[in-house]
Amino acid sequence: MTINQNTFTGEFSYSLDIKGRVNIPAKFRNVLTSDNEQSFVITRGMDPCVWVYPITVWQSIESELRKLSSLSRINRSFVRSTVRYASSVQYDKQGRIAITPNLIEYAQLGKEALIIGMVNKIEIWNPKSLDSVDQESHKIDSSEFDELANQIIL
Amino acid sequence: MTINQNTFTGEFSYSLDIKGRVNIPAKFRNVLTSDNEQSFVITRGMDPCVWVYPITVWQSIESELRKLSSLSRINRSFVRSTVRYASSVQYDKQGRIAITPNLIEYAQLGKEALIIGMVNKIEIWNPKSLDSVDQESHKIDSSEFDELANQIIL
DNA sequence: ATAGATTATGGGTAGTTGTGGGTAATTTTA
DNA sequence: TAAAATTACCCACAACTACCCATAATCTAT
Repeated sequence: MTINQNTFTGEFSYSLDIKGRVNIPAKFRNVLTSDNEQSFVITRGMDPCVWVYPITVWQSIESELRKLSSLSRINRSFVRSTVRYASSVQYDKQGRIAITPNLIEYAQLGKEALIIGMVNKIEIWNPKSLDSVDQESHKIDSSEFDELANQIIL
Repeated sequence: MTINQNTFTGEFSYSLDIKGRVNIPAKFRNVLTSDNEQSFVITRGMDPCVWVYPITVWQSIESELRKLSSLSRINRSFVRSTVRYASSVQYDKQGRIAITPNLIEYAQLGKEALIIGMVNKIEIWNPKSLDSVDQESHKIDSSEFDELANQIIL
């Protein structure tokens, strides 16, 4: 049994091939609802990694963006920076998606790709980048974890 | 699978040829509904770039403009400046549209053209102009930016 | 434990896409 | 009215992408 639909957990070490393709772990594909039609939207993460959304999840982001009038400068620049690096991809018969060159560049992806379930989305990391981001955030944020403790019970 | 009809995302670096033509990315042409008959409306963006609307989307903008009373001076000047530079274009067999000289001038377009999907429309930029607009708006608006991100990004 | 199914990875090929340029038709200018 | 300039339409090619098949490793079930 799976935890939930369109919900991703766990960590997987896969390889990015010479054509820029990575496998989406079978566990993730299996919890993807069929209305996604095997499609994701890939974009820049807020950390130096690639974010992968089920396309239906992305659609709800997009419908929020549609409400923002282009008369406002902030809105324009926000929509632009959000949508600019996003593209929709469908996984092939082998379960792989193609990562665009500029996202590979942005996330510094090499042959090794670390794929992490982040509940409503998936992250693709260069393992080394994740290590260093991890260490940084442990140094800085340990006090802020206490704040979160008030909001979330583990 | 594509995200949605008449919905544009992603960034593409294409070239403006000597005749003033740019390619509309295949991904964009493929999501264009057939009632547009391969036509767009191009006009001045509010930023120094060219805005490209599917012609059916533009038609609904026009009907909104019709509702604005000409009694108001601001309305008059808004309608005028919106419509004034707009013209409709159809893409050719290779998927290219011709940009009018005054729009090329306005957006300072050179050989390199950056094409950006903005959900309901497309923007064509001189990469350098975009860089400087980007930097400006990050300096000025970063707090409001974060607010928007909190509301919308998942 | 073993056979069958599934999964991860590599690579080949046909079709699509982006780009340049040519020619005829149309419009503009002198 | 004729020449010049612009526009619309066509073809050609190189690069890329989507799609397909093959194989080895792993997992599942009897």
